[in-house]
Amino acid sequence: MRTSVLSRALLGLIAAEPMSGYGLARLFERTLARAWPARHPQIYPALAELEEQGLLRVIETGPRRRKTYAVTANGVAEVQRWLRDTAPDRTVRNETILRLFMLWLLESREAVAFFDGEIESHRQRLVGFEQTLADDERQRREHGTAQGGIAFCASLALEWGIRYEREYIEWATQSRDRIAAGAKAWDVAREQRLGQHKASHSSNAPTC
Amino acid sequence: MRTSVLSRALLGLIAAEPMSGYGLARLFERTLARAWPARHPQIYPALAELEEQGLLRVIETGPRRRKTYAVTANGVAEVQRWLRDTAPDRTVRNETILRLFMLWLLESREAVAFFDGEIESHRQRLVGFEQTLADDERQRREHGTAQGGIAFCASLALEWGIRYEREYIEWATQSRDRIAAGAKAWDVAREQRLGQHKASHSSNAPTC
DNA sequence: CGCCGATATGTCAAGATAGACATGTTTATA
DNA sequence: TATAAACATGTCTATCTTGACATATCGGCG
Repeated sequence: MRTSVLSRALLGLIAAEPMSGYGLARLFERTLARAWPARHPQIYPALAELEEQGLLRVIETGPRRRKTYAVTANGVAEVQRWLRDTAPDRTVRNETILRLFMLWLLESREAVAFFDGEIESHRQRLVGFEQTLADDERQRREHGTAQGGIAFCASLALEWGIRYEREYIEWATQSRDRIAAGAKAWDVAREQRLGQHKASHSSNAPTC
Repeated sequence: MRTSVLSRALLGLIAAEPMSGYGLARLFERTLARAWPARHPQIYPALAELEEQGLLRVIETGPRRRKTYAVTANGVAEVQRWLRDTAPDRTVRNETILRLFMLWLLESREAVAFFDGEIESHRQRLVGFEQTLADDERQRREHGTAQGGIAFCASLALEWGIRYEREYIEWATQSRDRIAAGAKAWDVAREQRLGQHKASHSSNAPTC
């Protein structure tokens, strides 16, 4: 039996509003991809299993075989139990930070370019988030919707996204500038280390 | 042929200093786990394959069958190529943020507790990072080591960790307080949504 | 001398995930 | 009326990752 994070998330999302697999896939692609990427080959089998387990049921079959799922009472109870009784896995996987540990292998010029790429890419992401925030606020003003639970939670997530990107850009900019400022020292240290390497290569005395 | 992130990272780490699989596993557990978790069942086979590909070679066999690996010239070239020519995968997977989208299913009291847990856990992580920073600085003062390339890169990573945790704690605290302040509205909205749910359950009109 | 904890290397099975392949329908537009 | 784009659901394989199992060595302490 699958008890994965994704399954619980699907349950919780459908609890907010009955939805089809395709709708969920779109939701993941458009707004959840930055928190938890998931695509249709994972979503459809998970939904089938949740239905089998009686946590979801099909409430409508629309055009193009579209199946709209809704949670059952057991389904709601199960997400609540998951949220209450299990601690979130707080591991993060950040390839950029991992790469940082190998960055000394590049010339200072290339290391600076690495940070430039980071800054540009995260700036774009930030712009997207800020756009979404602006759209949300406009909608709230126009439709005068009271901050319902779901929308409020989504706005907290969006706010985290914005804070994260701003902090990241600030850090990357500062790091970039520090490398650019100490470019000479960087390249000297690099040559030294790479040289040592070559030495230990031909001889058999590897220790630094 | 494996060309995974982990393989390139192993290459880069060994380029900094020849190391055994066990040493790498320890390094991942102690300092890299927060950027890229990896354990020995992944590390040993990856090393074997890298050796086979001529990117690593065994330079020493110590007690307890310990094999110390060093990079070959091809190995160095390969990490450099990886760093230069491939963009890092910037996807993040954050279970806490995902859970946020389901948080409205809990009572305000429980939602506040959720954030309290986050704050506590990240505060501990922050303390750990700050401790490491202090230790690093002490060592630099005592041994007077010039900021070599590798240590400098590691310190950038540590700085990111500290910034990240501070920002996260600030956001979580603010979110917690906002929920606590609007507890009544939260619980009302929740009851409404869960009630709607029950209605759509017995009848067959699911749309909100 | 015996035992424990740390060192050290491996394998295997199960589950999660990504990317490619496969198929059919509906709607809007040229 | 052709056709493209979006809708909609699925499968399959390969790879990544985790946790459990398995084994053996070395150093220190009682």
